[in-house]
Amino acid sequence: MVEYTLSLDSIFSSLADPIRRDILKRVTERELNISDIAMPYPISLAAISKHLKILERAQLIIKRKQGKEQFVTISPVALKHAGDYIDQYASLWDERFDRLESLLKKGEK
Amino acid sequence: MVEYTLSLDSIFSSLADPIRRDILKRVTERELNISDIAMPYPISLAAISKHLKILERAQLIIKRKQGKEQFVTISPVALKHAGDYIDQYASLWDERFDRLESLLKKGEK
DNA sequence: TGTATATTCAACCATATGGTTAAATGTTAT
DNA sequence: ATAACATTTAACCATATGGTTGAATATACA
Repeated sequence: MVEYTLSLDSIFSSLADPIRRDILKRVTERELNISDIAMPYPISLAAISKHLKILERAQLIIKRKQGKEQFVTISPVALKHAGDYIDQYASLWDERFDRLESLLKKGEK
Repeated sequence: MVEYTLSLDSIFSSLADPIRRDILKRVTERELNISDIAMPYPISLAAISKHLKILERAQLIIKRKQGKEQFVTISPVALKHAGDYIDQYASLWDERFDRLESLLKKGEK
């Protein structure tokens, strides 16, 4: 059974780990099999397998089985969901940064 | 001592908790003191205090002491950092969604 | 000065997380 | 049929997380 609902809990906790963010970046550039994904990290394949399961649950990646190996790509839906969440706050920071900028300009004079 | 570097680890793990996301939303709307923040949740004040410490470490909120109470506001820097991270992927999902859309249009005909 | 109010700290507990190693599974090649 | 390869599962361990309660601290008020 797979979890189908996009949950901010699982998306953000996936993104909270640097190895998982790095994997995400690499499978964005090109589709990779799991052994290739594991290569750069000084941890076991079993540990990588767990990281991938977490990313998959959060719907940040997609696995495609092909023969004895498996290929992984990014799946942008969950990231978009996180982006939409954060964008709710965008107007807020724009406003604040504008205010900061105008303060700095005053200082220049 | 306070942590000064904006870390995606601490920002995303802060955002991974629904209570913390809810607090963030509420202190965006208006500045609140800690007792007011705690009110809606069925957990102890001590637990809320811990959540606030986590949000503060991640630089998602700012605390302002005033007499015996403390007021909390959002601090958009960390959120902006998270937004920038996610935006790296924006072109990617736009592209994919465009492709999806054109596929759907073909289906209409 | 003493007491009430606001918040944090300390000690503790249960469960989650991120890692390990060894065994199990499924697929391809000999 | 068997061996090699790719990956997952199981059992385990140490540390982190999110909660609790009770005591401690700091400020305001009578």
